[in-house]
Amino acid sequence: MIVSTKGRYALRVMVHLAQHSGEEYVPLKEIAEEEHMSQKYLESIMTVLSKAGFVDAVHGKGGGYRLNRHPGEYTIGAILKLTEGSLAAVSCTSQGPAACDRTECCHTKPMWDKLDKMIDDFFEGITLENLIKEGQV
Amino acid sequence: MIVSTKGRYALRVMVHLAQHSGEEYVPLKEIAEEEHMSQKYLESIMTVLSKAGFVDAVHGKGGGYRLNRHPGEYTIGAILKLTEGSLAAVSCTSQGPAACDRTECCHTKPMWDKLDKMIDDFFEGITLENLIKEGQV
DNA sequence: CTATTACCCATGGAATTACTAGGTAGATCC
DNA sequence: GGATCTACCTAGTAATTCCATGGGTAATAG
Repeated sequence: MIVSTKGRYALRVMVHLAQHSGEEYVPLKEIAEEEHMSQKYLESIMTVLSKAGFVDAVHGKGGGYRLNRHPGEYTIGAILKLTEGSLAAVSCTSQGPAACDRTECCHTKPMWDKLDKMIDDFFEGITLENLIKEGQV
Repeated sequence: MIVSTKGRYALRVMVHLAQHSGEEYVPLKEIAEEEHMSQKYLESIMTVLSKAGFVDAVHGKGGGYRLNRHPGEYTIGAILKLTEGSLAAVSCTSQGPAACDRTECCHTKPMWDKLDKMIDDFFEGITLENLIKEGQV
């Protein structure tokens, strides 16, 4: 599995916010209930999204979270890389070229590199806007 | 991470055997040493490959493992699916359509499906023969 | 002041991963 | 037939990661 619950939840939160784009702030409680996700677990994910400047957050009544850019400006790749740390398909490639000391003689390395690039291109080519509209993926 | 050590080891063993294709049986000890992998751990992987009929095994001196088909007849996808169980990028898609009960309303599902297909096509399009020759991946 | 909401810190159970240990069974060579 | 080589089997385990949960504190609105 390349994408864990954490990344998938992050994505679904962002999609939810994208669907309410331009409106008021959306409280986390509402998102958790509608999307059937653990609110407590979501909190830790929102912290990451907030600190990275992906969303704006305001406390108190009427508060919640909101996208601070247009949905078309968020790529899925950016969101997943932030929350998952890496999208590498194998550990050999997840921490730069130095992670594998058999690079020179390993016959499988070029394949992993190509796969990583393919996956990266895939996620970088999709935005939140694409996801919330039909037939764009 | 989509492919664990288990799958990568399996692949490297198969590549090793492919490089000795047509020759005699190769003992596991030799493979483990040359490839710097735990022999004991490899044993459990070889059991899977052997039971699935991917390799032939013979006991005793002069014994070991050997491919029973031409390297071009093994796709990377087949080897990884066997050893990893699944190559699904997310758990939503790893156990058939029923694994996710929000299929109807989930805006991300089509993306995961497309990604899974892309990854599957990628691995099914590469054989052991491709890996052991330069520039074929 | 109270309700609401984001934010912070610590903890924990379950599962998986990557091994390790120690033995048994089959094949070959002398 | 005994020594040696090899595959095969069962069990255990340390470490890590994942997916939460619990209990607070700080900011904002009415």
